[in-house]
Parts: sequence; C-alpha cells; structure tokens
Amino acid sequence: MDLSERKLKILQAIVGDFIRTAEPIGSRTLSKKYDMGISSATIRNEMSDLEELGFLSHPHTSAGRVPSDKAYRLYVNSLMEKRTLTKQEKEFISKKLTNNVSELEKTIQCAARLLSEITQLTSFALTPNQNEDKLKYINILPVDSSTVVMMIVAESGKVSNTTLRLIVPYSEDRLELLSKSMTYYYKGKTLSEMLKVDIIKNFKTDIVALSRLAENIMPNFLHILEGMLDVNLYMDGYTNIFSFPEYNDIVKAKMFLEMVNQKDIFTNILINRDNGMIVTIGNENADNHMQECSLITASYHIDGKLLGKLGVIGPTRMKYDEVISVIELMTENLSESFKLTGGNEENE
Amino acid sequence: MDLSERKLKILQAIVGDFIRTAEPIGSRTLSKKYDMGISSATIRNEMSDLEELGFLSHPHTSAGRVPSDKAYRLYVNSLMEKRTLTKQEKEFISKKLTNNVSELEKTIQCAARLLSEITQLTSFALTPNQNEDKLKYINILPVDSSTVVMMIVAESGKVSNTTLRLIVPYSEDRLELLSKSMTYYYKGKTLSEMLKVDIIKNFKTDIVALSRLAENIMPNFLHILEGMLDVNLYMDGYTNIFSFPEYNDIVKAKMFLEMVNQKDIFTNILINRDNGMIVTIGNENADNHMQECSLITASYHIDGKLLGKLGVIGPTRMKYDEVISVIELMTENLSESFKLTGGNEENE
DNA sequence: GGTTAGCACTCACTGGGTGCGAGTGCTAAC
DNA sequence: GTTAGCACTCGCACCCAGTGAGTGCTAACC
Repeated sequence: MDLSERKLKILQAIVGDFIRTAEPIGSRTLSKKYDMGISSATIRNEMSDLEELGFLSHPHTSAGRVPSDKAYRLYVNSLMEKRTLTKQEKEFISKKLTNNVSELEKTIQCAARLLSEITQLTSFALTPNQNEDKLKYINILPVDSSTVVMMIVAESGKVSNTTLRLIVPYSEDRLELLSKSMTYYYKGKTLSEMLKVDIIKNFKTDIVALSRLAENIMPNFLHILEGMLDVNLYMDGYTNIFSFPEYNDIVKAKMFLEMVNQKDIFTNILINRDNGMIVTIGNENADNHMQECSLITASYHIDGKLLGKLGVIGPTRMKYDEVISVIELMTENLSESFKLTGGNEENE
Repeated sequence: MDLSERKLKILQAIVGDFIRTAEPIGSRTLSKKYDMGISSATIRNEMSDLEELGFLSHPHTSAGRVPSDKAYRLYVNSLMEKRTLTKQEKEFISKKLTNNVSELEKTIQCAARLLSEITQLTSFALTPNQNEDKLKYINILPVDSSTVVMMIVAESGKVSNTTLRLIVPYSEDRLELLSKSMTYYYKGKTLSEMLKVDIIKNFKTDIVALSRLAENIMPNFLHILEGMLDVNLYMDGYTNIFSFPEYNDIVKAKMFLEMVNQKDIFTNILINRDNGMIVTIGNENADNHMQECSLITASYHIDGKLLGKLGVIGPTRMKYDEVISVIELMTENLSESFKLTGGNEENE
C-alpha cells in the first residue's frame, strides 16, 4: 500500500490544486502546470491507479479527478508542508489576543472571531470545562431588605453571582453565618461533587437555626452551580461558508448552517472530542451531517488544568496547512496568556 | 387618495394571499377564490388603478400583481385584522417565559429562541440599556495573596464582578477602605456618569494612602463599568430565512445572513429605534441591506425603567398579524415577570 | 516494461428554439 | 359601470445540438 514517489507527487499536486481551485484536476492540466518530466498519458495511468486505491474519484467520466477523504488524510498526515507563519502574522495574532485578556469569556469570544477572520471559515471556541474546579468560598451579601447577592468563588478564580429575592427575612449576621457554614462545608470540593451531594438535607440537620433561610437559598444555589458548570460555545463566521463554490447550492448551504446552529449538538460533539490537535475529515466524522466537512479542534489550557477548545469547521477542501498552523499558534497564545495573568477574568 | 371600499377589499385579498403563497395574484384567481360579485375584468380594472396609485406592482407583463411596501403599510395600519391568540397559545408562551425567570440574561435569550420558534422568522432580543442604572455599592474581596474579586452592584440588582490580579500588595483592611470610599464617592450616580468622571485623578487626591492600590484597580474598574453598560444582543432562527422561497436565491440568502450577523451594526439600529411596537417595512428602513425586509420591534421594561427590545426581521411578506400579536404578548410577559421577581437575576 | 502519441468516446454545460400557460390590456357590447 | 372576448406578453420547462475538457484504450517507441 506504499505509494511510489511519483504517485505521491501527483497526489500532492492534485490535492493542493483542488484545495485552491475547487475544480476537478485533469491529467493534461497537471502535466502542463507542473513539469514532472512525464506526459499526460502517464499521469493518466497513475491517476487511474490512485483511483483504484481509493485516493481519487471521478464526478463523471469526462471530468478530472477529485481527491477523496482518504487523500486528504494522507495529505494532512504526510504530504502537506506545515505552513510557518510569518513574524507579522504571529505578532498580529498575539497582539489581538492579549489585548483585553482581563476577561476570560471575552478573550475566548475574541479568539473565535479572530480565527474566523484569518481562516475565512466558521470558527468556534468552547469555554473551559469547570468540572474539576474546586470551591474557594461562598459569600452572601445584602442588597436591600429582601434582596441578596450570592457569590461563589472557585479556586481557578472563576466567580459567579446571582441576585436573589428572598421571601424569608434575614439579618446580616445570619447571612454571614450561612456563608461561612457553606464555605466550611464545601471548601475544596469540586463543583460537580457539590452538585451531587443532597445539599438541602445536609444543611437542615447541620445548622438548624438557619434552616428556613437555607431552604430559600439552596435551590438557587444549585442553579448557580449548574450555571458555573455549563460550558459556553462561541461561534463566528457563519456566512464564510458562502465563499465556497461547493456551497453555492442552497440546499447544502442550508444544511451546513442548520448543523452549526444546533449549538447543543455541536457543543456535545466538541466536548467529547480528544484533546490536542485533532483533524477529522469528511466521513471520519461520526455525525451524519458532517460527512462533507472537516472539523479541526485543538485545546488550550488554563494553569495546565481546565481545558477549552478552539477550532474551525468547513468543507473538506480547506487549507489544512494554514488553518492548523493558525489554530496551533492561537491555542498556545491562549494557554500562555491565561497562565501569565492567572485568573484575571470576568465570569458569566 | 381615499380608496373605495371595493379597492380596499381587493387590496386586502391580494396582500393576504401573497403573504400566504408568495405567488403573484392574478385577477381571475382572485375572482374565483373570493366571491366578490364582480368579474375578473372588473378586478383587472381596479388592480390597474391600484397599481397606478403605487399599491401594486407587476414583476412582468404577464404576471399577477404583487403588493408594494405601501400596500403592506396600509395593510398593517388598517386592513389587517389583529390576530387574537388562543388561550393555549398564551399559556404556552407565558409558561415558557416564566420558567427560569431567575436569570435575566437567560430569560431574554430564551425569549429570543421562543419568538423565532413561534414565528419561524429570525428573532432578536436586546438586553436593557443600563445607562440610567445607579450604583448601589462596590465591594472588593480578597481571593488569595495577589488576587481579588471586584463586585459592582447596581440599584436594579444587576451585579458585575471581575477577578483581578494585583501587582501591588494589599491588606484586607485596605481593600475594605477602598471599597467603602468608592461606594461613598459614587453611590447614587448612574453608571454612565461614573464613566465620565476622571476617577483616577479624583481618587489620587482624596485618599492618598491608597493611591497605589487604587491606581492598580481603577483601569479595571472602568473596564468593568463599560462592560456593565454594554447591551447584549441575542439572536435566533437564522436559518428560518431558508423556508421563504424568495430567499432560495443564494445571493439573497447570503446578503440577509451577512446583514443580521453584523451584530454591531444591527445592535445600533435596534438601540436607535423608538420604543413601543414599531414596524418598518421594506424601503422604510434606512439601512441599505434591509430594503427587502421588514423589521418589527417592541420594548419591554423592568420596573418601568430599563428598556430592552425584542423583535423579528424577515421578508416584507410576513404574517404581520400573527407576529405582532406574539411580540406584544411576549413583551408584556417579560415586563410583568421582571416586575414581579424584582432583580432576581444573574448578571454577565 | 514503462512511456507516449493518437483517437474514439463521454458527459456536463451552453445557448437557441419552441410550446405552454397564466395573466394582462383593450375593445365593444350589455 | 360591468363584462365577455381576444390578441398579446413573457417566464418557464423542455428539447436539441454544439463545444470542450477529460478519459480510456491501443499501438508504437525507447
């Protein structure tokens, strides 16, 4: 199954050209464009072999050849020359990303936008999964006679707060006691562990005096915890798909847009993907509606722990070399900037 | 310029039919479908008059008539019968909206989704403009030796917090003093007033002992304030546009999607619109790319003060009666539920 | 045996031609 | 003022032939 040097060269030329032009590549075109020292007839024979091996296909008898998913896979794995970004490009990216780094969610959103601008594809960024994040403290502060703010601070620096209107009376002392007790009780537990414990029951028995207040607050507490565990998906560049001639078909464009707009499904696919740089091409994607797309994701981390994801989705005919390099650089930049500034972030 | 009863009836029939079918309406079709007691020839004469008056137009000589923007305007203003929603529909909407009312942003996001589901159009919801919201208090809390959480609470109940990494040392006392001083200084000022004051300068002179700490915190403070003033735009149902045959043209679909995806521009258009139920049809829209669209917005309020907006955008051929009724009901519901639960919200 | 020139063949695409049908505008009669 | 009748218009679907890019095969060449 090892291909000859010449076959590889031909395949590389076809994939490269097709990525650029979206037109099926003919043998004569190839022989004229690249001086390989062989005639179009010879190229035809080689192409025929490559087709038999599953690397190329024919839209119809009298058309040129089109690379298959298998060909793209070979291209990505070994034929493709990794694109090294210029210093300007690198600086541009890191400048844009470190600009307003003080807010995690906004930086991630900004990364998605930047990625779609550079690659001209549909991009997405997933905020970190906070499952393993541990509780630092809980603070309940008075706002007015019936309103309090509940604030949950995690070790990563993530903060969540919610304004609650209470139906039972409270005093500042009691609020403070409740905050302290809850902090004492949960400190060091991960957020998902906290969700699993039957909080209300435990509190009822432990701190009887506060039970009514606690009963009022606890359901909200659970709700906030759930909100903290949610990952957010930011997407950008939906309409970039229109610049690909293969999506000039209204039905195809519609299907693509409907797919990427089903955020719940899409988020799930992303969450369940392995970490690191992952490229899945066409039929390698499990999802039915993604059989004509390639999905590239990479993960970034915060203090080496919480993992979020960043990537693009587009037609299988995409500039893999460029896109991979850009995503690589961006995830590095993100991880770096989150490490340096620590938890300097605004939460949701 | 007053139209005869008969002309109005014909016009109403044409607009109604065209909204349903998207097909130009012919005189014979009309005479067969509606028993008006006049022949197709008479209808043709009336149609010809209506065309001269600018209410109808001809795609080409041998096609039926299509309503103009002027006709839609007349239809919306006087011909249309207001659609009264059934009890089931009303209950469905209010149930969906009050479901997770504890979080303002999420409720608004949910409203946008619901609206696009019901109307099958592209919907949007704008979070309230917080310009007039006044400061309640500022609280800066320690997280670890170099990290603090800054929390800004507004009178409406809106809370914003940001984790800051400080480069100067601090003590709990100093943080508390700074919080108290800032609160004292800004309490009762609106958020936009706070932005305008040269905060750093004032603080340098007022509280000399804390100047270094304040200097470190102030730029972030400004940044958070700006974030609190930002309105958020939630949109949903982008791909609904594909269900309209007039957008089967890939160029049109692309233009529409690119327009609504330019969130900055779109947000601006929405912010600058009058409050209350506003319908702009086709060329009544100032924006160039909206000449073939109708935009319907209504505003909801919170405690009778902060105004947000909710609405839809779609082809001029839309079910105005139904859409207007739904939006009306939803804004009422939103205003109501925000009033009842007060500031029971989670901020961003 | 690999390589190449030559040639017949395939097939999408384009553009002109045609018939159909829905609909109009006009006219003359009611 | 209303209506029937009729010529006319024009988009649309369909057919058909010409074009051109590209293939597959064969026979000759190195």
